[in-house]
Amino acid sequence: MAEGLQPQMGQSLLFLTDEQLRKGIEAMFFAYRGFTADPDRILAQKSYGRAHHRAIHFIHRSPGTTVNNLLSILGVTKQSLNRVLRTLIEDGLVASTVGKKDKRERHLHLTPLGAALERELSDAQRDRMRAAYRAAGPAAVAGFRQVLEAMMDDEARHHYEAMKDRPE
Amino acid sequence: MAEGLQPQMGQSLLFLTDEQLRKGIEAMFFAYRGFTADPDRILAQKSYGRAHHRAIHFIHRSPGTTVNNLLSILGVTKQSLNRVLRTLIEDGLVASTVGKKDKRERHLHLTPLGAALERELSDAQRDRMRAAYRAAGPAAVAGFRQVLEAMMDDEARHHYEAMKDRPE
DNA sequence: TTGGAATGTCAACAAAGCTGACGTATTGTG
DNA sequence: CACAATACGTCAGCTTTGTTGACATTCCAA
Repeated sequence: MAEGLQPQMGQSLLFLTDEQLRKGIEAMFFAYRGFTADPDRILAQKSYGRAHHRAIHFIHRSPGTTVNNLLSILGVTKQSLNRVLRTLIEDGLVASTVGKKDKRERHLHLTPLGAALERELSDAQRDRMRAAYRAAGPAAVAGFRQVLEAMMDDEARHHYEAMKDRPE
Repeated sequence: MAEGLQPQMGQSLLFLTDEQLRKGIEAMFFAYRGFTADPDRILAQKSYGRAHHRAIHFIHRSPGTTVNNLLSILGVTKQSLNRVLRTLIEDGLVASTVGKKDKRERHLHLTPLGAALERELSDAQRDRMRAAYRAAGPAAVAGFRQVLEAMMDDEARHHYEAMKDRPE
């Protein structure tokens, strides 16, 4: 039966075979490890972890964001985020200011110190990303982004698109 | 200066801007969460974790693999892997047999029970992958794979390619 | 003024990684 | 043969990062 189907499929559907899907799964696993390796090395020296990196990244990306908003972007519990945020505030990397309109909210910003670490981390991560982009070329990059977007949950895609194409 | 460079770049290098690279970084973050979400839900019910999934996946993929080989694929310490492997063996999902040629080695196989869980997990993960592939199309999938491969560490790429295009 | 939303904090716990040390087979080598 | 190296397992202890649940505070809005 499998032999009978194969020739009918044509090559247009060959990328949907179990084997191709499994290779995609493995590619995600191995690539994600590379993706986090460089920042992880920097973070380990400063006794921070990936959770700190994520908080710093998205605070940089959305300056003045509230704790609740950051919570829904990161998809963790407030207790988990709070622990990370507390150390970043204590260490002077993040500033937390009471909201003007709604004083319950805290608005988060990177301090100059925090911005420096953000730059160090994202430089390292972008170096690898740049090398991968350059090696693969623009067409591959477009496909890469398309597949990743299609892989996201609706909520994640919403956050992702909300941050799309911001001016630097 | 930035304004001066922009027109000279041409659109062929537009995918290497900081903004594009940052979007790639965020796409990886959000997509990876989606990528693991479905198996995670199944695993949580059975009180297993992602580490168990990874072990099961690669034992399925390379039946009879040794502990050492699995170790280098997964990139964790033997203590960490051992904890996971022990529960899988105790629960009857994985069989460990003494090597014939080298009796120090243990060869790992999935039992029928282990194979059933593997199928359940990979079905869930492949469903999402298939949907993403279908939505993005064959050309995008090729680019996706290219970029991910370029993002891997050399050692990871080696493992990845060693498992390439196995017959099912 | 009272209910609910946003925030913060305490405690307890689990998954999954790490280091270091040690024991036991087994194998390869001088 | 003797000894070093390899493969594996295990004990103990620690870290990061996630989870629940409970509870207090502050503040907005009906």
